[in-house]
Amino acid sequence: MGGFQRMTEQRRLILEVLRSTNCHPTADWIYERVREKLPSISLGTVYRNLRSLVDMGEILQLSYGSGQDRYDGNAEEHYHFRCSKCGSVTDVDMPYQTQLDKRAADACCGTIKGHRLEFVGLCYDCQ
Amino acid sequence: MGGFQRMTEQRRLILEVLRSTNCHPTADWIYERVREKLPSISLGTVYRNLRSLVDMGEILQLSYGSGQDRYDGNAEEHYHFRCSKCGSVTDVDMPYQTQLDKRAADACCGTIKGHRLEFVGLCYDCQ
DNA sequence: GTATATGCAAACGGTTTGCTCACAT
DNA sequence: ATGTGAGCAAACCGTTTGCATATAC
Repeated sequence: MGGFQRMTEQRRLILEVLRSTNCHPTADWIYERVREKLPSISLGTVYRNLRSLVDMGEILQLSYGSGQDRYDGNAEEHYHFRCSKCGSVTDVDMPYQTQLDKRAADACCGTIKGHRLEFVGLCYDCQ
Repeated sequence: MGGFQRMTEQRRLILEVLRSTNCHPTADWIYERVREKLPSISLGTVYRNLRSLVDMGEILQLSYGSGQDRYDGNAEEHYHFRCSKCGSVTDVDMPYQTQLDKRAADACCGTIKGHRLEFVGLCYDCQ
């Protein structure tokens, strides 16, 4: 985490929350969690730090339509499964399919840097 | 297009615009186009009709972070290439990879109904 | 000491919605 | 005639930002 100029209590706690969960939380969820330990933190600070972390490549930001973005403390290339009913997001234990990029390179209109793959369906709780 | 209760001029024009382009436009872009032929149409009407079309499965809604959603007049399963610089979205001429769903089924925590795959890189104009 | 980060609250921007009126059926 | 859909404008909601203050270095 050398990317930051200063390591504040807020920053430390936000990272701690993100790194210690695998539930791909929303900014608001993170805010509530951090607030348990640092009640004075503001939502703006959470957003600012999340943005920095995304820019630094330390975390992933997952955007879906209609609703809040989600954040993933694991910035490694990996895939997600999203429940179309409850919106929960979980990791899929499946290696990165590099051949997809090669496959698409011919059928595409630009230089491919990578891909984003997400599976959609119903989670155990919702089915 | 039998899903609608009434076929209005607005609805007809929105569909016409969407079906006659492959540029995956934003709601606002569609609004401007339709307005050339029907200046009195409102943006709310465009959004309402787009939503109906998505619900009816006639078009696709593409959501990315920070910014407007895009709409795709082609509702068939297919993949997209998105330029990380200018945000343009184009189709990728590559068959649907059904084996990905099978592959993920074992590594997943629910019932998979399908997947969404998008390639990211730089388009010809931006590279 | 100094510049970066925070808290607060207002602004922002895309999208949705309540209300009244128009018009497709 | 009837009730769905349109136009308008305000509301919504997640996110960003301006400003004054606090604080890590």
